[in-house]
Amino acid sequence: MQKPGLETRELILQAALEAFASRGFKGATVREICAAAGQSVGSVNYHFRDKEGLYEAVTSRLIEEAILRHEPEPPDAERLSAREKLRIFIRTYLARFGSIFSGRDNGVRGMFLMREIMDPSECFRRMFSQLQSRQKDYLLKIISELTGQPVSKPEVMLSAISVIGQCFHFIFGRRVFGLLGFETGRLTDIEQCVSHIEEFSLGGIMAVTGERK
Amino acid sequence: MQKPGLETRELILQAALEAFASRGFKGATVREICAAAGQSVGSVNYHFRDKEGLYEAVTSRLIEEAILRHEPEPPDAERLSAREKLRIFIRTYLARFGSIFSGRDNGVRGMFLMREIMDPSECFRRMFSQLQSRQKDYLLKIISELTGQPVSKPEVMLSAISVIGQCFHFIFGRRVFGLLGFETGRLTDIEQCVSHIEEFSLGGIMAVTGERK
DNA sequence: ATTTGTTTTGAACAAATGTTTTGAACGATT
DNA sequence: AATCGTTCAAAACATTTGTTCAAAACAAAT
Repeated sequence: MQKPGLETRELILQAALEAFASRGFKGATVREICAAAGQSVGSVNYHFRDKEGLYEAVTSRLIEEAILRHEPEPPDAERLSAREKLRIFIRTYLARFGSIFSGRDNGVRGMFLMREIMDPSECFRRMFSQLQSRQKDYLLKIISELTGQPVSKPEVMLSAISVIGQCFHFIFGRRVFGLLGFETGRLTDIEQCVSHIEEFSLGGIMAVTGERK
Repeated sequence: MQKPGLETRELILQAALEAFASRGFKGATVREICAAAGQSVGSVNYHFRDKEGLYEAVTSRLIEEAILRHEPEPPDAERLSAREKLRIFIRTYLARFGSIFSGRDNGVRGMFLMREIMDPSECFRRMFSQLQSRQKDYLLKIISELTGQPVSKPEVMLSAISVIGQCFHFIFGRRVFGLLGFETGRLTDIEQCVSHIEEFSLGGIMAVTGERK
C-alpha cells in the first residue's frame, strides 16, 4: 500500500544526492534527477513539493547516514584508559570522514557536505552544530585526562584542534594533493593512519602541555 | 585607450568571483554577474568570449593571487636551522589559508577554492598540482633534516601530512565548528597558532620517528 | 570635423528548466 | 461492482538563461 510510494521516493532521493553533490543546487536539474531515478518529470513536485523540498530531504538524510552512524564515545568509555579513548576517537573520526569523502560513491557525499559547510542551509547548520559541540567536549575531556590539565587550558583546546585537523586532513587531503605527489597507497590502511595520528598526537600533546625540558 | 576596457573587465571579474563562489558555475547567471558589476548583459561575451571563458579567467586569477603570493621557502633557507624552516613553513601556510578562507572578502575565495578541490576544472588541476608537489618536497626535506631520517621513510611523509593538516584545519576549522563551540578569539592571533603547531608538530615528529622509549 | 577602431548597450532569440495540469493505472474500501 | 484516494507519467506552460546582433557611444587619429 505505502510501498510503491516510498520506493520511488527513495530512488529520487538517491539520484538527487548524486546530482546535488556533483553539480550543486542550481546545477542539478529535476529532469536529470528524475531520469536517473527512472521517474517522470513531475514526481519531484509530487513527493517533495518542489526542488527545494527535495534538497532539504537530501540534507537531513546525509547527516543521519554519514555522521550519526559513527559515535566516537563508546558506551563503556569509563573502563578505558585515556589513551585508548583517544585512539577510538581518532579511529572513529577517520572512519567518519572516510565514509564521507572516500566512500563507495566516490566522494559524492563529501562534495555535498563541503558545499554545506562553505554555505550552510539553515537545516544543516542546526543539526551539525549540536553534534559537533558534543563531540568536541568529549575530546577536550580526553586530553584533559591525558595531561592532568583542566579543560579550560588553552593548550588543551589547541591540541584538540590539532587532533581533529589531522584526522580530517588524512582523508580530505587525498583530494587536495593526494594524487599529485603523496603516495596514497599507504594511506588506504586506516589502522596505520590511526596509529600514526595517535603517536604523533600523544607526542604533540605532551610537548605542548607537558613538562618543559 | 585600453583603460576603459580593462576597468569593466575588472568589475566583471570581481563580481564573477563572488557569484561563482557562492553559487557555482551553473548556479551563477551572467545576468546577475553583469548586474552586480553594473554592466550590461552582453559584456561578458564581449570580454571573455563566453561564460566558460570568464570562469577560467577567475580561476587563474585566484591561484595567482592567493597562492603564488605566499612562498614557504625563503630565499636564504640554507642559512636557517631545520626548526626555523619548519616555523616559517607553518607560518606561510597559515597565512595562505588565512588569506583564502578568512580574508577580507569573508571567505569568498575559500568557497571558490573548495569547489575546485572537490570538483576541479582542467585549468585548476594543472596549476595547482605543480605548485603543491614542489612545496610538499620542501616540507619532506625539512622533516628529514629535522630527524635525520631519509625522505623516503613512511613516517616522514605521514608527519608532513600531519603538519599540513593542522595548518589547514586551524583556518578551515573555524568554518566547520569555529563559531559553534571553540573560542575563536584565541585563534585570531596567527603567531600564537604558529607557536602551537610548531611545538605540537615537533613533539609529534619526534614521537613518531625518533627514539623509542 | 570626419573617420576609424573599440567598447557598450539592450532588445531579440533559442534552448533549457521548474512547475502545473490532466488523466490513466492501481489498490483499498464500501 | 462501484467509488475513492493515491501514485505516476506525459504533455503543456511560464520562466529563466546564455548568446547573438545591430545600433549607439566613445576615444583617438587624421
